Amino acid sequence: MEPTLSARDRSIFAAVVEEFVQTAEPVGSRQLTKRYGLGVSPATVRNVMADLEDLGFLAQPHTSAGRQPTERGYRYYVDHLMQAEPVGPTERQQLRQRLGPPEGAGIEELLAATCQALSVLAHQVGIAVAPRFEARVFRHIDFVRLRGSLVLVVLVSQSGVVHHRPVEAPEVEDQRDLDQMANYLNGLLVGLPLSRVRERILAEMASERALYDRLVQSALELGQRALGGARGEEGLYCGDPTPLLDQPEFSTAARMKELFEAFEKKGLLLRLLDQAAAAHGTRVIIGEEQGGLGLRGCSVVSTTYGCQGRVLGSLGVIGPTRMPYPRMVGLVEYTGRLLGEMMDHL
Amino acid sequence: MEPTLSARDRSIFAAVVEEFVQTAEPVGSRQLTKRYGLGVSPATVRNVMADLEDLGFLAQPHTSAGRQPTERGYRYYVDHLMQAEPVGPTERQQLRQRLGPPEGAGIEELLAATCQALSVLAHQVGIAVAPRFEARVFRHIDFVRLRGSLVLVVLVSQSGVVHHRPVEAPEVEDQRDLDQMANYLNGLLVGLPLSRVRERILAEMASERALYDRLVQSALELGQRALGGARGEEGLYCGDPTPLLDQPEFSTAARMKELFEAFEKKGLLLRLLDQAAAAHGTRVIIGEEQGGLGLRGCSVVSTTYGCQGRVLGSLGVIGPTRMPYPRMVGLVEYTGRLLGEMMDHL
DNA sequence: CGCTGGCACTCGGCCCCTGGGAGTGCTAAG
DNA sequence: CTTAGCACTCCCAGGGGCCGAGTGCCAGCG
Repeated sequence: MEPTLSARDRSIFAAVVEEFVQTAEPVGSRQLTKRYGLGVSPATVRNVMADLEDLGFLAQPHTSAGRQPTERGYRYYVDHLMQAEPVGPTERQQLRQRLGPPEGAGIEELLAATCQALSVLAHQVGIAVAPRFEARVFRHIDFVRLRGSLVLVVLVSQSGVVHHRPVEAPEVEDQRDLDQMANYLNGLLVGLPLSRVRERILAEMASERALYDRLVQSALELGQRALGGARGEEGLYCGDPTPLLDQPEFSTAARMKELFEAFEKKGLLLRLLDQAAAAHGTRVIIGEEQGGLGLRGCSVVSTTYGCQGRVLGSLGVIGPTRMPYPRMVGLVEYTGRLLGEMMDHL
Repeated sequence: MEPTLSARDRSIFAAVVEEFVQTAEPVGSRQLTKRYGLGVSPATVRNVMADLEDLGFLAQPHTSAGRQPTERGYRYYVDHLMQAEPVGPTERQQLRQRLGPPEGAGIEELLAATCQALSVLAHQVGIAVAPRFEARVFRHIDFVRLRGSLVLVVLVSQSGVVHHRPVEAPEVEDQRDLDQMANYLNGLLVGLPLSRVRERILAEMASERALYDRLVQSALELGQRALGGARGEEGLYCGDPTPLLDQPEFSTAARMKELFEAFEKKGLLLRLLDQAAAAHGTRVIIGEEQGGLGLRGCSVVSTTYGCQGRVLGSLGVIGPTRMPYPRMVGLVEYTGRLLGEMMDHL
């Protein structure tokens, strides 16, 4: 499928990509030979460019304009030509500082800070997803009577993520009973991955103990109800999108509007990143590859983070397809490692 | 300060405002007499308009264009000419439906749904602030050991808002001790407004009991630490801002960018609404009256909500200064009442 | 055989100009 | 005080022409 290019073709192609990424203008042959010491004449470059266009790697927005990479071209560049760029010391320091102060900061704040840092450093939109619900480990449950028969269920995972929802529990009157129920469930479930909590509850429900102890029975029922219900957009963090507005691809009102409308659909973003989290490692999604996400002309660079070897979630940046991929990959990967490190400490 | 206008002046002025709000185009004298049966000729209208311009209520964007209201003009209109428009039955139903399903929904979800509903119905941006931290009532505290000396403090208020943060607590080793400490604090603080929790803890610290019981002492210290640290933007909810993009005032890229940059400054929005919450009742802030908020050309209509007579927070809409104020005031007030009602039920 | 210089051609962007339309202010008459 | 008429102003959209950047192709050279 992928054609093989000569060394010269590749260096010219890489030059076109890099020049275009920098200037956002179609790249002409003359300009290219001037700025990159390619050692060949513009005419030669033109011939090569014509070949690259035939291959579908370059395109011209209109006749008699320079060339710019196609999405397929970026894909080739990302897969075969580029190398992740190491993050400079200044930026490392900035990142550490931004993610740094764990003063009263939980995972949520850490993830939000990470997105924000990515937004600023990348001049794109940083995004991150919290550890998936099912991947978390049960740590603690609590029932708090609010009013009437309304009980607030508070669920804490091992990593410190708190989840809560109100539930109707008309059968239990006393807060002390609720405390006992929570106690019982805590003993039963602590250390279990949330994905297996449900089956454990079901198993327990069938046991003798549940059949004879009304309180145990209520506890199990309440626990089950508390776990139900998928989280919609929960767990998605998104940095400040305004740096994107400085990119020329979003300089028109129509494109800007499209962009923001796409960003409102958090569910789609979440799915995109969640799916990236399944894979372990860095992914680059270029333009239309995302499918009908509405992020026309955008790419996503994402990677996974985790601690102690386990993948917890993913993070990345979204920006125009014309982005400095080597820098972005380097930045996202470094940030991912840093985030994992922070979580280890947390 | 406010000049008195004749009945005719007022009806012409109101017509100009309403026409401009609808069309977003400067209003001419001929057009006005045609669409509103004013019973006078265009020339008369021109004379009146010239007077209104002298008063600072109208302005023309350039010579030989129609007139549009100034911010001062809107202020006069809002204060003296308009009446809140009752919300139609269809919209009432829509609102109820959107705020309706309390299925596993806490206050957070309710507020988010409210903003979203306002955004959609008003074609502007709905915003809301949750009950202020200090106004809430202590209901429950819990300490959960996460790892090492890290303890997660979970704080539940009477209305079901959950607040949590990790805290270092090297002095307590055992989860059972933590439970006891939480128990003790719960007994001590339940039903107290959060604003008075701190003093209560300080008072207790000086008591005999604290001096001799290590656990009690730790509990009080931990409780104090858990309450410290103001949260920046927490409690602000914001609906989908994209409907605003359809308004002609934001049709240019530059204005759009300004708008989104202003919306990123959540702190400013929060302050604006918080300050509105202090007053009890509906407020209309027109254009520059907000001060350097960066929301140039925008107005805010806000009101307070609460249950059982107490003001809990505020909500409102942000939109272009050229907005249908009667409708907005009606909508925001109705939504505020509805929200209070929902919270009563919750 | 591949590279290079030259040349004609193409096309988008910018500036200028012009005509049309909407609206005003002024004045004089009812 | 109101109204009709009129001259004036100004914005805006559309058309034409110029300029520059860049291409494709061809012939010549190493």
